Amino acid sequence: MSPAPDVLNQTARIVLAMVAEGHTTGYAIKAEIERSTRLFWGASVGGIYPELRRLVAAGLVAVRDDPRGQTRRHCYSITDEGRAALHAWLTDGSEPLFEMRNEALLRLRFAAVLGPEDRVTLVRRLRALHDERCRLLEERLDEGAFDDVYDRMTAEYALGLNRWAAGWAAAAEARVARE
Amino acid sequence: MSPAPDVLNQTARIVLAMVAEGHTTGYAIKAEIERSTRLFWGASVGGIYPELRRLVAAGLVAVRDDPRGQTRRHCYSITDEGRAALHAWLTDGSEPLFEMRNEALLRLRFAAVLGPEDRVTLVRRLRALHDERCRLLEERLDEGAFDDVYDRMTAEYALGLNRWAAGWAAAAEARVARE
DNA sequence: GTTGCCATGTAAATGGTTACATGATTGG
DNA sequence: CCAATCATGTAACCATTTACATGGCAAC
Repeated sequence: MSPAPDVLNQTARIVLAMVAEGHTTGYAIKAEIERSTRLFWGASVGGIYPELRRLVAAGLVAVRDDPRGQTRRHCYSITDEGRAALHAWLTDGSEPLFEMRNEALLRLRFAAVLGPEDRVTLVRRLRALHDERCRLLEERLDEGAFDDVYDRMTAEYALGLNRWAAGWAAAAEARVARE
Repeated sequence: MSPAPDVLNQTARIVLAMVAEGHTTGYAIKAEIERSTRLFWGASVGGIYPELRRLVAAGLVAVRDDPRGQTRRHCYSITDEGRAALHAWLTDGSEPLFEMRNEALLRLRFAAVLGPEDRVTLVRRLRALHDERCRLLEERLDEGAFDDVYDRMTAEYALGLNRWAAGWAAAAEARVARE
């Protein structure tokens, strides 16, 4: 009997799914996260490599040495057990994690201690931030950087959310200025 | 010369601001965070009490013993230095932190490995989550739980964001079902 | 008298990021 | 030959959450 793979931690979830999708090296997984999910789910190298080894130890992923010339390289692939764990995670009924750390909004929450100009500056910067994110996402969507259906769908979510936030900030700017 | 108070860490930012706003005990600060900011900026007891002591050590906050009967109690208040640090944070030009961990969206990103029914379930749950959050926020807004201008403004941001996300999920549900 | 709230705190575990360190390969 | 990219890894650090531990006070 395999050692009950506990529940997958945050890094394990995305790493396992990325391996399942065919990203075979730690490096490739990191790159794909940056390209595709970093706006709503990040992970850093320092977590990815150890996690891959843990997943191998748990039997959810298999490794094969696959050097390129003199460069060592590991080729990871998902196992049947890994596929089962991935499916279990994707379909499990527990409330999905949804967390935000929004510093601009926290600042606005305490805007009362500022003078009128500083308040407006605060909201204006919030708006600029979302505008810039929209611009970058639109550019990449136009370039066709998101080819897969679900990859594009989640990118469009990120774009829509930033558009909404930019619009909210524009309205808030007017409200704050009108004092 | 006071030991350059470095930059405020995440917990320090909200704790200092809460003290400035007149929440005088660790307990009260925790309660206020739960009531007002937890949807976009959280903090837990285990961080708040030590942080209050660090802020006192840095001279940004002052303590006074203020027992209630036999119960020890600390009454925290902001110092001039603390006010300056708070103002510096609120007006500083660096890019504000904006992070999200959205598990439902991450699952959708990998929906390709699921069958049609499981995919629809995924999006339906995403929608249900945001609907529920909207319901709770609307209820509290109706009750007048957010009296202060900026407190209400940030609560309305949270409501608006969840409404947008619920709407997006509803549209996505239709798209995913139509396959 | 007992439940729930006010109030403070610590310890251990968890989780994650940053920076550092290394070195081969590819393309210009 | 130089720069960029591919590729792997570790160690130190930072921050935060959870669980535990304690005890008075207020209200029913």
